Amino acid sequence: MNASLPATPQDTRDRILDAGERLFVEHGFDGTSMRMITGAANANLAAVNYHFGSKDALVQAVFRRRLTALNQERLTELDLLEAEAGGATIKPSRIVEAFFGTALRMAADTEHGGRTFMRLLARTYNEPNAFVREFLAEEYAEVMDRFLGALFAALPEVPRAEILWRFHFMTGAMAFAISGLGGLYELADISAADDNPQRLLPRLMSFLLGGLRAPLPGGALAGANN
Amino acid sequence: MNASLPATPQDTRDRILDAGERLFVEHGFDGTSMRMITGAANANLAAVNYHFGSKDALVQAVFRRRLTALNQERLTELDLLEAEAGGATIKPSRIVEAFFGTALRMAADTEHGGRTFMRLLARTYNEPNAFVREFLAEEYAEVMDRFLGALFAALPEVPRAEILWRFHFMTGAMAFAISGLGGLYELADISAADDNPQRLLPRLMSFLLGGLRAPLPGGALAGANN
DNA sequence: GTATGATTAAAACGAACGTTTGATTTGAGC
DNA sequence: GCTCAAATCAAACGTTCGTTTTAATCATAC
Repeated sequence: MNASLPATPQDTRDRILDAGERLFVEHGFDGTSMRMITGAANANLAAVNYHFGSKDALVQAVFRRRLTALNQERLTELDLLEAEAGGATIKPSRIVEAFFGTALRMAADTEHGGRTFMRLLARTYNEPNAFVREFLAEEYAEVMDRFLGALFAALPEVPRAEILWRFHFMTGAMAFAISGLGGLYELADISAADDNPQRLLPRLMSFLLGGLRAPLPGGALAGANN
Repeated sequence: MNASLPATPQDTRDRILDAGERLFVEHGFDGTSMRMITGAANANLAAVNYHFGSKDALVQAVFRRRLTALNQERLTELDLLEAEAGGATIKPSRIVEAFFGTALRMAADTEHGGRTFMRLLARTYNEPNAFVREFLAEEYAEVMDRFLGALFAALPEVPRAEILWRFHFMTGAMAFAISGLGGLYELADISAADDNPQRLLPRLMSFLLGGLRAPLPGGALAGANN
C-alpha cells in the first residue's frame, strides 16, 4: 500500500517540523510523544534525535522556523513607521497594527501552516513548561523592547505602567482571537459566530484600539498602598 | 525529625487539592506527576487514587472546588442585576463587571488560594488536553449562556457575532491580566510595572469597557464572502 | 565498482509514569 | 478489649517515555 516516496533528507526534517507543529497544538508539548511525531511524519523514531538532537530542541526549532520571520516583519514595519514619521510622534494605532496585524495576518494564512503555528504560539504565551517560556522570552526580548518604547513615545502623557498593562491585555485578546471561539460558546447561538478569518483582523483591531484609548482608571492617581 | 500531625483524614484530601492546584499552575497537568503531588502534600503515593480515583478525577476536583462557587457567584450577581432592572435594559458595564469583576476579586485573594486557582484557570482556557477542555466547557455552559444572553439583550443594536467575539477578546484580556506580566517584559522598564493587585481590577475594567464600546469594524456590513 | 559520509531502520536502554495490590495502622462504636 | 470500616503505607505492576546504540541503506564522488 505504501509506495512512499524516497523522501529527500531535507524532507524528513520538514515533515517532522510540520507534524510537531500540528501535534503540539492539539496535545501540548508534554502530551505529544516522539512516537506520535515520527509516526505522523512517516519517519523513524530516531529521526528527531538525529536531526534536532532532542525533543526540546525540536520544540525550539518549530518556533524558530516561523517566529523569527514574524518578529523580523514586525520590526521592519516599525522601522518603516519611524522612518515615515521622521522624529514626529507616531499614531498609537499604527504601532498596534504593526504588532498585532502582522500576527493576525499570519494566523489567517491557512496555506503555509501559518494558522497552525499561530494557534500554537497563542496558547504558548501561558505555557507552564519553564524551558519553553524562557526560550520565548528570549525570542521576544527585542521586539517587546522596541514596541513598548514606541508606545511610550507615542503616548507620553500616559503612565508607562498603564501602557505596559494595556499591551499585556491586548496580547491576551489577540491570543484568544487566534485560538478561536472554543467549545465554551456551544449553548450560545454559535451559528451566528461568523468565524470568517477575513473579518477577524478588523474585529480585533477595533477592540484593541478601543481598549487602548479607554479613559484611564480613576484609581491610578490615588495612593499606592491602599 | 518528623513529629508530624496525625493529619485528620479530611486533611489529606485538602492537602492534595492544594498541592495539585499549586503544582498544576507551575508545571501544567501533564508536567505534574502523582509523585510530585503526593510528595508536596506529605501523603502516600496511593492517596490520590484512593481519595479521588484517578489523576484526571483529581484535576476535576481541583477545578470544581472553586469554580462552582465562582460561577454561582456570577449567576447570583446577574440575578441581582436583572431583578434590579425589572425588565428594563441593563447597562453592559454592569454585566461585564459581574462576570470579570468576580474573577478578578477571587484572583486578588492571596489568603485562601484564590490567586493560585485563578492563575491555573486563566492558563487553562487554552488547555490542549481534551479531557480538561471538555470538562471546562460543561462547567461553563450555563454561565456563558446567561451572560451572553444578557449582553445580547443589553446591546440589541449590536450584531450578536460582534458581541460573541468581544466577549471572547475580553476573556483573553482577563486571562492575561490574571496570569500577570510574565517574563516577556524584562527589557522594558519592568520596575514601573506596578503589579499592585488592588489596581488590577480598575485597570482591566476600563480596558474591557473601552474595547466593548469601541466603534464596530467597518467591514462588518460588507459582503460575507469576500 | 568501491569508498565515504549522510540518512534511515530496528531494537533496546533505563527512567518515570499512573495505577493496583495487600498488609498495616488508625479511630470510633459497642 | 474487640470489631470493623476508613485511611495509610510500602511495594510492585505493566506501560510509555526520551534517548542511545548498532546495523543497514542510500547518494555521491572517485
